[in-house]
Amino acid sequence: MKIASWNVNSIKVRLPHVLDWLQAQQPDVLCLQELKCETSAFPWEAVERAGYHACVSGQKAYNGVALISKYPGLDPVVGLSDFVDSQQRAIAATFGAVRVLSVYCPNGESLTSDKYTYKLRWFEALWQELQRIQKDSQRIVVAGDFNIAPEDRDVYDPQAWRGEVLCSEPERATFRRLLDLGFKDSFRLFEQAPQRYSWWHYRANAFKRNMGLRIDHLLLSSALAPACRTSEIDIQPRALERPSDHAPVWLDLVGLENPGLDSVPGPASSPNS
DNA sequence: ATGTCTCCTAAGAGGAGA
Repeated sequence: MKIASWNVNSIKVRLPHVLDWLQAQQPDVLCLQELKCETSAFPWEAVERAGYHACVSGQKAYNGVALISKYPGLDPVVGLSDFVDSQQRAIAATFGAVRVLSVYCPNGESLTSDKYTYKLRWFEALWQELQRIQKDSQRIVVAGDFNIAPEDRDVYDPQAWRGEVLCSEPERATFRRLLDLGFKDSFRLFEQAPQRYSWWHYRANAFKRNMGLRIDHLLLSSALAPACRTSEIDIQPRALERPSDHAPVWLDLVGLENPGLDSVPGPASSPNS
């Protein structure tokens, strides 16, 4: 089961890239962020023609998230429980045995901004939500633009970014608190080449110079982590004409190809688990 | 280095957000 996430920075502008990527990569579920369009303006027909279903929570001009998938998402939920928010930043649905969340976490702007306070409040609500849904499902994927680079190795110039928004210690502590619920950063389950990033500024040829940050993540609940065989960043679409500033990230889970399957293989050392 | 991109409003640039 292949699950991916991509901040597309306008689905209207990036639709050709998304359709090409779906065709080439064939993910079972693609989580989208920053649609920047109302739900009614989502390209439903094009996505359907590509063979995909969609759960969409759009908004005019800013934000907006979606789950597009080869089979319909069940029990869709928009937003975070007990957190009143006019900004459309979260949507969840169930695919086979897996609950998938597509999240567009707030950017924060700067440490002295009201948006930074909102960012930390939003993450507190996400933590509460994940703690809550862990009671209903042991198999959870949290996919999206977290707007947090978890460690210095996720930043091209850690000295320059020290303490800045996306890298500040309160934000990193917030990210670690999500992991403390039992979630794994799937990218770090595997040995990775150095300097792998998911976002590069549009300015100053940042992509060509690989001046990037790894801020897009695929978190796996502890029950799902043993099923993960691959977690990658596909930087190819970032090199296209009119790219999003983010690259798609994706992972592969084994033993979950059949959406109805309810067993997950354990580690190789415990064949009977 | 105020660099680039996308959206909005509103009638032509300018601001918000990232």
